[in-house]
Amino acid sequence: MKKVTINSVAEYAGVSKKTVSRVLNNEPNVSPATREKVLKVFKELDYKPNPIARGLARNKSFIIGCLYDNPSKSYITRVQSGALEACHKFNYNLLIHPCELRGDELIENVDQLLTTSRLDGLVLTPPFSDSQELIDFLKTQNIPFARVASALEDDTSISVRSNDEQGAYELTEHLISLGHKEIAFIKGHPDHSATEKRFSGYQNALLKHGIEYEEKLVAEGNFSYHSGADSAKEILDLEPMPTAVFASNDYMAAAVLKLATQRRIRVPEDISIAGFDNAPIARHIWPGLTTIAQPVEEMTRQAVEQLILQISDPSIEVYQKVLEAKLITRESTAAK
Amino acid sequence: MKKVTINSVAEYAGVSKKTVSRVLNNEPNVSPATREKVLKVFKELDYKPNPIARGLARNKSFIIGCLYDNPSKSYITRVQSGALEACHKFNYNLLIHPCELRGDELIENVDQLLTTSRLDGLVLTPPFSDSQELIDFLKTQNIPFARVASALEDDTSISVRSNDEQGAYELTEHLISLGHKEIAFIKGHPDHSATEKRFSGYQNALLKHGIEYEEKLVAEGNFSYHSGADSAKEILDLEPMPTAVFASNDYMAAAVLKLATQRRIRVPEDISIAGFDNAPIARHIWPGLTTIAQPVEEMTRQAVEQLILQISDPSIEVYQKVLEAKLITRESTAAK
DNA sequence: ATGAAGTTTGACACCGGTGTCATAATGTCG
DNA sequence: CGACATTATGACACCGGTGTCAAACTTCAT
Repeated sequence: MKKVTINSVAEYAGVSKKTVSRVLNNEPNVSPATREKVLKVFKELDYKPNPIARGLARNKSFIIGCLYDNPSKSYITRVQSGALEACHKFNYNLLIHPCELRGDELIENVDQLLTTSRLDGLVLTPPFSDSQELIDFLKTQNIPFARVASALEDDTSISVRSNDEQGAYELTEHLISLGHKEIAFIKGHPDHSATEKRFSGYQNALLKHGIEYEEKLVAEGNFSYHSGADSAKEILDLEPMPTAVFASNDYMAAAVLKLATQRRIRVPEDISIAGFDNAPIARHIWPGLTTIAQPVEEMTRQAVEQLILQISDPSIEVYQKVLEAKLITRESTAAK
Repeated sequence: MKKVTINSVAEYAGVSKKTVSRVLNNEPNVSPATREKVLKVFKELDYKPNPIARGLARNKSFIIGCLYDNPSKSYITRVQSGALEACHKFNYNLLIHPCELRGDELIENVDQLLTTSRLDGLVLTPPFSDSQELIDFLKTQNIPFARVASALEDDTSISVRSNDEQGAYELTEHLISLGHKEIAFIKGHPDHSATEKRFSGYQNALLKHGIEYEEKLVAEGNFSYHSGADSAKEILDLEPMPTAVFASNDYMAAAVLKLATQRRIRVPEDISIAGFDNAPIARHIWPGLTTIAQPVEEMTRQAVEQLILQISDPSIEVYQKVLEAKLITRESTAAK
């Protein structure tokens, strides 16, 4: 099977390669007859333009890179699914790049990524969307990027996030309205800006409702199930045991639920448990977890869509958006 | 900031671009002095070779595509993680392409993928690794590919799978050894070859131990949590209720566990539940699920590694491997 | 010193497209 | 019918690298 290039098509059709290129790109100034003829040859020879050659000429790859480091698998798949939706809409593809590094090594690693594979743009998800270093680097390299779920203030780059603080506030208020006063809290990974936001939401709700904040009720997690299990032990060992636990994500909440169940502590009768994110696991376990639905797919979808728009026209206004988080009540929380 | 190309480097260093190219690729026949000089200019000018140009010249993109359609998010992330490990080892990158299509549309979609982004190879995961149509297509297109977890017999293409039948056999035998005789079974998605394999393993174990196979004990799932919930209802409504349930994957098993718990059926006292895959959820819930550990990452890692090796040297022997699956017992199964 | 063999280097075509610009063909109008 | 505007087409350079091959330079044995 011989390779079919623009040259062979041109020769076969009896026109110049530039004319073939015109037809290929739906450019004007091609007579209908010629266009017909060339299109027929496309079919006949089963011609596929070479994306690499095109990329070289136009200095574009039609590939977006997605950078992440998140212990929550479901978060990642949701990010990917939103990103892919936007990519496919514009005939882009998605290259994934998990990365555990920080600081200089991170920059080096991203640099390497950009060296081995020319990307038209990058979507940053937490914690990278909060890395000022990385953002500065990308700016100097002139790589378009969009930030997802970042709390960083930078109105020169695309950002789509949800209102973490508001969500945590609502959830805490929900617990309070059920009569809970000793509400334990499990923090997320310190590198993620959401961690602080959710924590403030929790604190502010307590404050608003005149409940004293107690440090011993707060455990340090890092969004992983495992860290949730550790924190769960801490919290369930407290005397007196809190009547409610608010974990910064659903995985950690699931870990609390598991330990509670193991210890025959009834949920929600003896203790209420709530999470954050509305990850699949929140409804895959019994009792289902009360949580805050964060529109992860939608955030990423919008971010990537705007990124691609910006790539095609760098002069458009920088998109910045805050989406609402929503309380979802399930069986894991009940009145005290 | 001016663009640094091989030409500017050559000019600056006072050598030809070919010599620069030689240094770039660590080719022999460059005098140490020249090499030094050029390397210094690389540093000085912060030169990054353009991967697209290189791709055009060498007809390579250093990108592997990963094709999947699997309702289990954790399966996908495990696949990705194995694939990425192999990719990064060889300085390749991974492009992901979920795809829900079948038949002609699938072919068309993959064709489109190959048109918009030149890939050096493709990893096929279930159910695509079992699609004869797709495999034939890729062969005609001369795209290297590797199959993961495919039961298809084709010794001309790379294949890494685990022994599903054996695993299911062992798990069933485990249940039988605990005294269970009425063991319900939830099948997976009919398009996945693993579905049949696991089912045969179940049937063969029953046969071997003189337990009659009963059709009413078998429910049709499709690997999704949702289908597991439907099947769970069917099974738990049976009179008499079976004493054990073997679901073809952990998500469906989790769904059975949830419904059982909701109905205050005690697990494992009243009913034993087992899954397959050893997905994270298997240990994130209580009781933890007895299951079969399938080395998904390892399968994919090996498949991609071999794929890359084959890309660099098409003459090497086609790699075909069957990895062992392993029984993991947790709290969800117990003696009758 | 000479020739043969090996090493180092660069000129140039090429990968498969796109952009620029000149030229050819066609259309319009007085 | 000629002058001019408009549309259609192709020649050619270019994107940024790599492959081929011949020339120039070393090295070394004779």
